[in-house]
This record gives sequence, structure tokens and C-alpha cells, in this order.
Amino acid sequence: MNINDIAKMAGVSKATVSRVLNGIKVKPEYKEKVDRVLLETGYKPNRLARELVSKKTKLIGVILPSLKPNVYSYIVEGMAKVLQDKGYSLIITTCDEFNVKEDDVIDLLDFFIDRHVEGIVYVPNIITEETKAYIDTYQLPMVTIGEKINGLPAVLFDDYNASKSIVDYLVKLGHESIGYIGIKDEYHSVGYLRRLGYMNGLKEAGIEIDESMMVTTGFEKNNGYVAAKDFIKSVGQVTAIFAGYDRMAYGIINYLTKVGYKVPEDISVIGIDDDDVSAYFTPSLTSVSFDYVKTGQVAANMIIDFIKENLDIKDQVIDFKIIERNSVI
Amino acid sequence: MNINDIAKMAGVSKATVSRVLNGIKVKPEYKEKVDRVLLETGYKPNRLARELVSKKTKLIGVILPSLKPNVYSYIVEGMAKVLQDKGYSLIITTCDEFNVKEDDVIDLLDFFIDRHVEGIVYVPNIITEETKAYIDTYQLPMVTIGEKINGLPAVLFDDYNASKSIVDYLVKLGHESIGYIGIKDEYHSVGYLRRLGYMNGLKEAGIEIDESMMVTTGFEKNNGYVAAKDFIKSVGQVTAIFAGYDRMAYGIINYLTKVGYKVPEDISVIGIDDDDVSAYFTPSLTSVSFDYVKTGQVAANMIIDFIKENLDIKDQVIDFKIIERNSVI
DNA sequence: TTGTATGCGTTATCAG
DNA sequence: CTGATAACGCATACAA
Repeated sequence: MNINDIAKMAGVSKATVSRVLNGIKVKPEYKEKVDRVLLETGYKPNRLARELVSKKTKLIGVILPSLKPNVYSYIVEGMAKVLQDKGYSLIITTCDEFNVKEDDVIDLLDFFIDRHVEGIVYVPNIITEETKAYIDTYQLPMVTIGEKINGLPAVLFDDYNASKSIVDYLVKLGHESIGYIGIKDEYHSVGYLRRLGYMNGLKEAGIEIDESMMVTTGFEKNNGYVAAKDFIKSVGQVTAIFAGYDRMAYGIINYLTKVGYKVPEDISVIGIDDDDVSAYFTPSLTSVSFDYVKTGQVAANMIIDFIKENLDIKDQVIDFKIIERNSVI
Repeated sequence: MNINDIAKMAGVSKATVSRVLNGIKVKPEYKEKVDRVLLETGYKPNRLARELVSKKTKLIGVILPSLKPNVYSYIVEGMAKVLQDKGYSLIITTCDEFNVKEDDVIDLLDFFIDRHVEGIVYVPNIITEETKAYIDTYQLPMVTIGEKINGLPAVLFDDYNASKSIVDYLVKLGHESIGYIGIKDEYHSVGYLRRLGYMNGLKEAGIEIDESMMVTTGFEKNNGYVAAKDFIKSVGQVTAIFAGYDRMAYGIINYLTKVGYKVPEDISVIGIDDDDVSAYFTPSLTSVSFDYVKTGQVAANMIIDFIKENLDIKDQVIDFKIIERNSVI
């Protein structure tokens, strides 16, 4: 059953059917006839044929650092919510989570061209110079999340200020000796910017920065636990620890508890991310929350704008808020 | 740049180029010429045109109950891992997580036909009779995960035996008064089968089943907490609680701790799922683990087999194992 | 406005 | 084994 059959049944040319299908004006009498046949037959135009001639697939490519259950899931949820409504589908891919040479990103980008996706949402992890250079020559509409790359429109998290606010918050509670166990600077936003926020927060509070109270690591499992171990060994007393992200905080609290510190009585611990289970952790984790679902929605609308060639797309910064729970006093 | 251009440059017909492209035998001399031009130009055949004539898209549709971060993420990871290698892409969709009338599944199924996906992996939540009936008439290759639907090939979890093993395990530790806070029977495998395993486990251990010690609920957030509250109120003393899934266990432990019970000293709690953070929970949660990544891989291979018309596809049952941690003594 | 004819970029058919 | 040509199913330029 194709457009030809419909045309015959309705007694018009297939061009007319095509016009009805695409909402182009035709004589009402014809339109009515065609519509009736359409209804009777339940005919659906063949998407593949349409794609071939229109060169549009209603496909959006997504590059994630990981498919493991974490905040990226919310981002995807947000994107799916707005894109599904607009008839777009997501093709989700990942590049190796801890891959320092993240250049399979380039392969993915090529793959998306082959797939004729209309746009790309890229959530970068570590970004290599090669990737950047390649992106500069890349033709497809693309927005990034969490990092600004070249001139691409981006949805950004206010990592720096979030981090600074955490320090302010702790200082306000009376903490003066605040340790930082975070992420390597390689990860620009979640690593460098958060650390910078921490340092400037201290500075503004008139607290001297003690380099030995600042530890960074990667995203390996259990890194919080291990880092906390090293940290506590080498540093004397601290009244609060600022963890680079919530899962890091879990490990830290785990270790602290194990060696006899009480959280938060002896040491307060605060995270960033407001991970799904932080509310259920013991003690429930005070954290900073970004609205990840909204992030996905914003990114989705942004890439659609880009595809539709709405110029003047502005970067969007996602707000944060401190979620007070029981791991900080 | 299309196949015609290549043909001209190589001095052969486009049919010959097509043959070279598809590994069909041609005179070596021609093949060489074509290959050289292919290399020089970096030409890639247009996927959309291929799709139109071959009616194959290398697309797999996935229906998930939710995109929130949880075990489904691992399933997707497993699927992506094997499918990406074979050139297939995933289109991931969700139907409303708690939607009792889950019949947007039917819409999704229609959508997949429109998209010309080659096969479908369906992870059902609640399955309505309408959905079942519709699936009976459905044409596309489809496998399910976690539930057996009609005659479709399925990857199943051994929920019944996992559940029974938990009871055995608790009984062996000396528990005789074991409560069950689980999922509604509507959810067949995770609800009914797990509850059945619990009951038969007790029966075989010679322990009488006390209906008042068995509570079930849905997947609403915080249900563990709320259910535990009702449970403890109405039931007297219990030495162990079997939670229908890990996040339920979090809520239960939270509540118990809050009202002064110590876990595991006063009451042991065990979950199912081995959720990502159960190891970090306080106390770390004893649970039953299914290999979800493997589940995804198995499902992926299964749907590929189905697509390739390998008959004789057998259901696969995913093993479980008890992960002993600190919430049970 | 309508219908005819052509194009989209492949693969498949069939005669040579 | 090769090449011309017809599908595939639709959109659209062009002529009527």
C-alpha cells in the first residue's frame, strides 16, 4: 500500500495525495476524497522514502560519558520528554567512561553523519584537542551539556558558584577547616571549576588555603573511600569535607564511619549532584542539586532551535540549590 | 558524491560499484579500480537510499518502564555494548512508569513500525490485556525482559528462586519471624513471583505464613519508609524483613533507624537487585544480585537472532547470587 | 490548483 | 561477469 494506490482509490494523482499528506492546499472536494481513503485504509506514508528525498530523519544523536545509572539518566529523560512530542527520536551512544583518549567521540560523530541524524547533543567528559579540532570542522548542528566547546551552544551548570556557595554555607555554620576531596582538573567543570569555587570561597572568607587539604581523583569506583583514607592520614583535623560529587561523599562517609569518626558530629560532609539515593543515605546527604531533567529539556529545545536554524541561540546556565539534610551541622 | 560519480571515476557501471560495495564478486581488475576510487574519495554509500530499497534500518526499538537511574540503565548498557558492534542502533522509549493503563505501549509499538525498526526489546512493567492482544497481532521481531508474554522469546530473572533462597538464607541464620515488604502482585515477576518464593520458602522451612507480616505496595518513592511504618505498627516483633527490592530496603532501614531499631542488631533487612549504592548504604545492604549488563547482552543477541530468522530461540534465565553485606546477621 | 515527469541514491533484474 | 534499466515510495519542478 503506497501513495500510488491511494491516488488510484481517490481518483486523483499521487501528487495531490502527497499535497494532502503535507497540508498543502488542494481543492476541498479532492481533499475530502483523499482524506476518506486515507481514513479507510489507515495508510501511513513510508518514512524511509520520505527520509531519502527530504534528507531529514528526525533523529537526534546523543553522546554520553556513560550509560550507568546516574545523573545522565535524568538528562536523557528530560530530552526524551520534549523530543518524543516533536517526533524526534534519540540515538544514544557512549564513549568509554574513563577513556582519557576520548577520541572514539570522533567515530561517533562520523557515525551520526552516516545515520543522517539532524543534530547532536554531546555531554562531554574529558575533551581532547583532537576532538575539539574535529568538532571545528564538523557540519551537523550540535549543542553540548556541562562544558563549553568552541563556539557551540551549551547548557552549563553553574559549578563554580555552586562550589563557592557550599563553602559559604559551611563557613556560615562555623566551619573554618574545610577539606576538599574532588575531581581531577582534567574534568574542567566538575573538576577545575568546582575546585576553583572552593578556593575562592575560602579566600573570600579569609581562610587560608592549605594545599594538603585538597585532594583530587578520577571517577573510579570507591574513590571516595580511598581518597578519604589518604586524606585523613595526611591531614590532621578538619571539621568539614566538601566532596566533589555525591558518590564520592558516600565513600568518604563510609570510610570515616569505619575508622570511628561520626558524621556529622565529628566531621560534616557535603556533596554535589543530589544523587538519587542521597536522601536515603545514612546520614542523609546534604548536597547541591542541579535540575538535570530540566537540563535535558533545555538542551533538547536548543538543538531543535539549531536544526530549525533559529539563530541567536544563547547558552543556558542551570541553577543550583543547596539541599540541606543531615550530613552537615 | 554518489555511486554514479564513483562509477564514472572508475570507468565502470554503477552496478559494478554496488557489487564491490557489497562484496559481490567482480573481475579483480575492476574491483581494484573501484577500490582505489573509493579510497581516494572516502565515499560512503548513502544509508537512507539503502534503507529504502532494503527495508532494513539497523535500528532496534527499546521500551523501558523508566529512564530514571536504576537497573534498567545496566540493561541498556549491555544491549548497547553488543549492538553497537554489530552496527545496530537503539531507539529508547519509555512508557509512563506507574501508568496502570500501560497502553501507550501500543503507541510505541506503532511508532516502531513507522520507524521501520528491525526488532524490539520490551521491558514490561505492568502488562494489560489490550497490550497482550495487540502483541499477538504484531509483526515485528520482539523479545521481552523480565516477563514472559505470549510466545515471545524472553530473558527472565529467576525471581522465584532468588526469593526462596533469601528465605533459606535467613532461616539458616536462625530467623523464624520474617516479614515481607514487597511489590504488588500486579507486577508479575517482581511482585507475585517474589512473594510466592517467600511463602514457599517459609513453608518448606516449616514456618507458618502470617498474612499480617506480608505487605505489598507499588513503586512510589519512599514506599519502603511508609510501608515499614504501617508494617511495624501492625505487626509485633520480627527479626528480619525481606524487602521486595533494594530501594524499598533503604526506606525500611531509614524508618527503622528513625524509630530506634538498630539494623541489623534488632532487625535484619535484605533486599533484591543489588542496586548501585547498596554497597555504600549504612549499613551496607545484603542483597541479591542479577547480572543486568549480561541481561542486556543476552537480549541483544536474542533479538538479532530473531531478526536473522535463526529459529529455535530459547528463553534465557539470568542467574542470581546473594551478596552478603552488613544488614543481615 | 492539478497532473506529469523527474529526482533522491541505492539494490535487484535481466538481457547480453 | 557486466551494464542498462527498473524498482523502492515519496516530494517537487514544471507544464498544463
